[in-house]
Amino acid sequence: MKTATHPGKRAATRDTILDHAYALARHDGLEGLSIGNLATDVGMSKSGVFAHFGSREDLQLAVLDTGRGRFVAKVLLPALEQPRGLPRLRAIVANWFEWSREHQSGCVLLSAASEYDGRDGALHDGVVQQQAGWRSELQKAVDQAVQQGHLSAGTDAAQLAFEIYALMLGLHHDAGLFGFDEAGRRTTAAFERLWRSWQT
Amino acid sequence: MKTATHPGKRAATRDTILDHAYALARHDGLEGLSIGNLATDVGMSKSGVFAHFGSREDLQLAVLDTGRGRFVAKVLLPALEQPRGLPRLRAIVANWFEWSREHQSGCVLLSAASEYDGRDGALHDGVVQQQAGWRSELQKAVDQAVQQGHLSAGTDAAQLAFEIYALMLGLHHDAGLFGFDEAGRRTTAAFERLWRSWQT
DNA sequence: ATATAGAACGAACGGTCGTGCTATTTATTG
DNA sequence: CAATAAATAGCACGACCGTTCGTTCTATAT
Repeated sequence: MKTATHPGKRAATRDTILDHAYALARHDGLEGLSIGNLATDVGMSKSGVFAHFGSREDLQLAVLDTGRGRFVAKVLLPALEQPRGLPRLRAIVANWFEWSREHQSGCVLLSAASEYDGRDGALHDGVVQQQAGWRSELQKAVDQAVQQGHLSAGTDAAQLAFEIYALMLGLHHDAGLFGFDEAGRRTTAAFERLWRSWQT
Repeated sequence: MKTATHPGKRAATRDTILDHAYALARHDGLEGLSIGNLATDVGMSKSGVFAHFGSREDLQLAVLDTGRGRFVAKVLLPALEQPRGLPRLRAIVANWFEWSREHQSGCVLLSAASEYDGRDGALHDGVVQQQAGWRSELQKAVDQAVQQGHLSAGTDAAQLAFEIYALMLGLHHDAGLFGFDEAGRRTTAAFERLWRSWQT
């Protein structure tokens, strides 16, 4: 059988590795990710895994990018099917909520943010870029809700984006420590107050 | 000279070690704290440092408790001099704000929360206990503000405590990634809205 | 002055870390 | 089927990890 594995074989294994790496990093963070552990988990040799990335840092960057891609695919993209304005913004929050539920045991993006916020290097830069990009998407969605007249005209979009993000941080924090259910109720209640207070 | 170093020598060195350990853990988290690094930093041998704690985990627990103590001393205790109610609550937030400014390069308590939220063991338990304790103090302060009539009678204290905490998480997050000044302004603005919406 | 207790040191242990280098296997091409 | 290129395994390296053990030093108490 001639499976046309030529173009994709390497990339496919790389994806498999990243899949396992992402799962491991959810528990231990990007700093806790080790090539030996990863190799065992994926059923390969250390050097085999290593050859796909060239350095641990490049592996970590790749895992970070995997997280970014999955977040965008789960949270942002599906929401774009909703009409601009509050519906889309609420869809983003709802998808994010679901993301948070699935990631209560640990989110690579968030743990990376707290692992690298005080250092410098490629990973710090990558995290800042990812977070800034997401904040900007969030702000854009808020802006559109203002333009559509769903939120009051004087709304400071960056401010509301900040408050939305803060609530999601609160959700993740409380969910991880005290359980998702209670945290979810608190967050939902907070969002209702938030929408109400910014609405026209 | 007969310096009476006998009674307090051990405890004093232990405090010195914890002081350095706390500083190191602010940058690298409790998981990034290694006894070798710590020993070099404090100018002792590895075994000398080790003997004070008996295990790395006990060292980490001691550092966590150091953080808890400093937080209480800086944020909670000074606020208790303010009269019960909104003044005290605002003092807590103000002190917490200042704490956050001094800890933008990394806060042991917060990084510990995200390092251990998905695992189990003594450190997880310690973090949960610390966080639950602080939340309970926060909630108590809110409750008193309701009793004093500074906040509306129907106020859900746990809910407001959650939202306060979420804003402080937002402050820490944004300060670490994007700089304290902008994050501080956003947080201040958010708090003003928050007080207004819960006030009588 | 001598005995005793506490504190810190220094060396070493078995492991794991990330990273090279060289074989060997596997897959694709002529 | 043979030739060739790509992918993985194997092995070794130096460094650091937490931990243990025996020794040395210092300061108090007798």
